[in-house]
Amino acid sequence: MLSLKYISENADLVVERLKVKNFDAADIVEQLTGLDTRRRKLKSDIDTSQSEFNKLSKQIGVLYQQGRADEADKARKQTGILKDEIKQLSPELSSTENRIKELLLQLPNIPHETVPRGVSPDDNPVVRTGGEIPELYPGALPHWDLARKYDIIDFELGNKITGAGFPVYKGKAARLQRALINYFLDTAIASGYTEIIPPIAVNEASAFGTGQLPDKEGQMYYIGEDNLYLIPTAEVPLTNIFRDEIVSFKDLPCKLTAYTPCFRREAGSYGKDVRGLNRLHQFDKVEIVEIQHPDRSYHSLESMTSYVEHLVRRLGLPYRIILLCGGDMSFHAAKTYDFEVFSAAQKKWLEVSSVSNFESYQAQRMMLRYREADGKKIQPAHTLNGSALALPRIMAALLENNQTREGITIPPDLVRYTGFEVISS
RNA sequence: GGAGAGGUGGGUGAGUGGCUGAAACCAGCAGUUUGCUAAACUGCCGUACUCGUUAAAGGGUACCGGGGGUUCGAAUCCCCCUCUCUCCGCCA
Repeated sequence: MLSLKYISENADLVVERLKVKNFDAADIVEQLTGLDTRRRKLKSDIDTSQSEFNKLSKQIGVLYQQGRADEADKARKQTGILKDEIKQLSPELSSTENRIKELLLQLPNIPHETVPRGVSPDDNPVVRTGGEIPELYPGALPHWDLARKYDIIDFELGNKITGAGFPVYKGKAARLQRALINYFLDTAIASGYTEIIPPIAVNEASAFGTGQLPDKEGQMYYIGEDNLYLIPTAEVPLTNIFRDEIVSFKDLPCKLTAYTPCFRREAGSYGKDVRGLNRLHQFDKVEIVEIQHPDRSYHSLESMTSYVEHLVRRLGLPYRIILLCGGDMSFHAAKTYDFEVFSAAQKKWLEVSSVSNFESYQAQRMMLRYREADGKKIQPAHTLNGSALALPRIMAALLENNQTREGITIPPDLVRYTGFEVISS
């Protein structure tokens, strides 16, 4: 969430900037500034009374000890009056604070100044493209048919065991999947990320910290018995490592990577792009996360983007990098690059990564701060994350783009991980 | 799941109603000494909100797992919840 102080001091600017996200914040911001003024007044009044009250209480103790009981009784009557005053004001303070929090949660993050206006994915500028779209032989198959042809991914079996969106990888697809995971992790480690194996179920506070709660509740699998959520992305446990922490200036940036399965209910998203591996309830992903100093976070966003670009290049996939426009960005992000690879048989661009800077938006809600070099000033850190990469669509594109009549060839970088060069019947 | 013990500052740990935001020690930071390092010594060393200020200094309030209660006054007494540890049961 945004800082109340910042909003109060820059009300017009906030409203203006949120227009880029097609969000009309005027009403909320006005309410917030009003409530903030009221809150300060209440807080200061209550504190004054409380202070007097505390002083009196101390005196009472002393008076009793000195045997001046009548004076002590007088003072006790005084404390009664102060107590009533405090009792009267306190409920309004807490309701004001609650209301402020509610409203703060309704404000999306402010987009970075380089984020273009726009309302839909059509308005997203393409930043860079790379790779060559392959010419497939006539009769080339989409990956779901290849999966059946070589008996490597079984959607029906997943259906039987669990349900739609939970495919079973068999034989060489299973090995390819594992190879990709190891390849991505090793590459991340070589780039300075520390590998983490986090829990894949998280509590409410963690889900709230990264912004899955309260809004996207319906997107997560929920274990009611224990009040836990299956993670939709490793971003949640990784970033929450730093919840309620003060990171030292010299420890920035913190760079983490993790492989985890991810779970998404994808409620309401039925239709054409759910075919095959395109959209699943459970999928594998390697994630990268950075906690960074505010002055350096956009530098990190660019280097994370280059890092992801490096990966797709090494896999030989045709890709494009897209800068999300204000209207297409997530609620919490300040700037996001999406990566899409072209899956040549279904002739579709598939999103395989999304790299975002959240600035202090997540940090603010999870109390993630860093201590400035002077050792005194404490401020919210910036958080970033990106997929590097999401496996199923990479798998889909690899299978489709690398198919020949004889089989599917494995990209050279991966061979030492798979232990085979081709998938054939 | 059953029984018991316990949650205090970055860590260890003292503290059973007022002088405790909290001893002591360790770690950390700054300085003195020393050719460097080490040791020794001195000082500093929680967070949030708030008042104040260009900024600071400084003042105030809250917080000793979370919530409620008793009391003029609670880390300390009472109730509920939660988490951790030990033993038993189950088990990869």
